[in-house]
Amino acid sequence: MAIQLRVIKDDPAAGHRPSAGAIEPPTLRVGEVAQLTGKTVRALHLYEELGLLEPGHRSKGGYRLYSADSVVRVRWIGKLQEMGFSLGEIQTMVKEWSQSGSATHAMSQVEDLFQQKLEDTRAQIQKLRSLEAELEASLNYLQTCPTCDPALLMNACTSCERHEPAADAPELVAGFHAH
Amino acid sequence: MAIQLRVIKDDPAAGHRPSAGAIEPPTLRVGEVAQLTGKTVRALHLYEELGLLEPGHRSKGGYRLYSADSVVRVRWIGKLQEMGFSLGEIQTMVKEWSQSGSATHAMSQVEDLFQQKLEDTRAQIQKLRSLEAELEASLNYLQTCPTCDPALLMNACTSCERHEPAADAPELVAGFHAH
DNA sequence: CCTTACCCTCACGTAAGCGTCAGGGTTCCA
DNA sequence: TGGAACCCTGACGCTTACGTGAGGGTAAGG
Repeated sequence: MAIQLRVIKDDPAAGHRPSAGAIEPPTLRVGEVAQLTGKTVRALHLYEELGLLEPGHRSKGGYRLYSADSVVRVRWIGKLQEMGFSLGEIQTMVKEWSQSGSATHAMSQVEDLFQQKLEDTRAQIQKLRSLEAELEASLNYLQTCPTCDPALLMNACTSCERHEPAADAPELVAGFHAH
Repeated sequence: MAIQLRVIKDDPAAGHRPSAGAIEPPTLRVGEVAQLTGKTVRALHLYEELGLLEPGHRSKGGYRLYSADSVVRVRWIGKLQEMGFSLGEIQTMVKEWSQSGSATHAMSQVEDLFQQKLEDTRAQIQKLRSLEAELEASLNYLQTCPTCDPALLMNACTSCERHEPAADAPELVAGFHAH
């Protein structure tokens, strides 16, 4: 599993190491970008098809050659994915960004998307919280029910006498009684 | 959009209304169950294919006829889906439940699943919370950046001087600068 | 030149949860 | 004896983010 970055001889004019501040030529092959980002080659190809990623250029033989920027870009894509954005949404963001003439306008577009996603996220958190409560209630119910009578449960605990008829979460248990 | 429940003449022996306590014959057609549960007919068919739902019996002509229990069952399925269980998982629950000889054993199986889902839910909440924080930080970043210089942003704000080089969330903005 | 490790471009496969015809019976009321 | 409304069984379509070959070049070391 040793990661070895091979030196690519693509720029014969560059006999020296890239000096700091100089524009580094694209020297990363797709597999290397993949390793550096944790993505697969196929994924990177896909991002390219979707217009999210462009290799700096190609080698004579047609190999994609990327610069270090691409690694940042791919990580950025991954981050947005983790944030719940689909590739389609990211596509939209990129399009809007590059089409918009003014930077401020592009900014506000992105801002809107982030704001929207923030609200979605908060709503989702609320949903999950009520789910959490429901699960807790259900577990509570399940854990108290066997103390009634284990054998009783399968047939009639949905309306057993030790639990309120309209208890909190019997619906989650009721489904088992229909066959 | 009026919901009309037609009376199905399927049980010629039952000339009287079903008395309380008596076993009600299955009289609901699939479309009616669909309306009562908010699901589609196709969904109910699917649940049946997956072994999650069985019509009480069929009419002479082959129509599925359900009892009121089925409505409870379908709502229960829906609830579990809302809780994040897949149909496959629900399938597993049902199988374990019906295969397990003892009620207590079945109970503990379900309990385990609920417990697991509860932990998943809590973990998910944590993830979303950190996402929320990240979005807030990003928005903060985006909202303070234009005050530097709108035009600057597109080219170099990733490392502009008013923001720390290793700021909180520049990664979310950095991706725009690679084309 | 040869081998090894990569890379290229199609292009079909996958999982989930149904949607959506197609072609043809069934129920019930009038 | 008609409709009108509903139901039946296939069976293919859709979406997302890639996985997985097939068939065939390419880069670099020995």
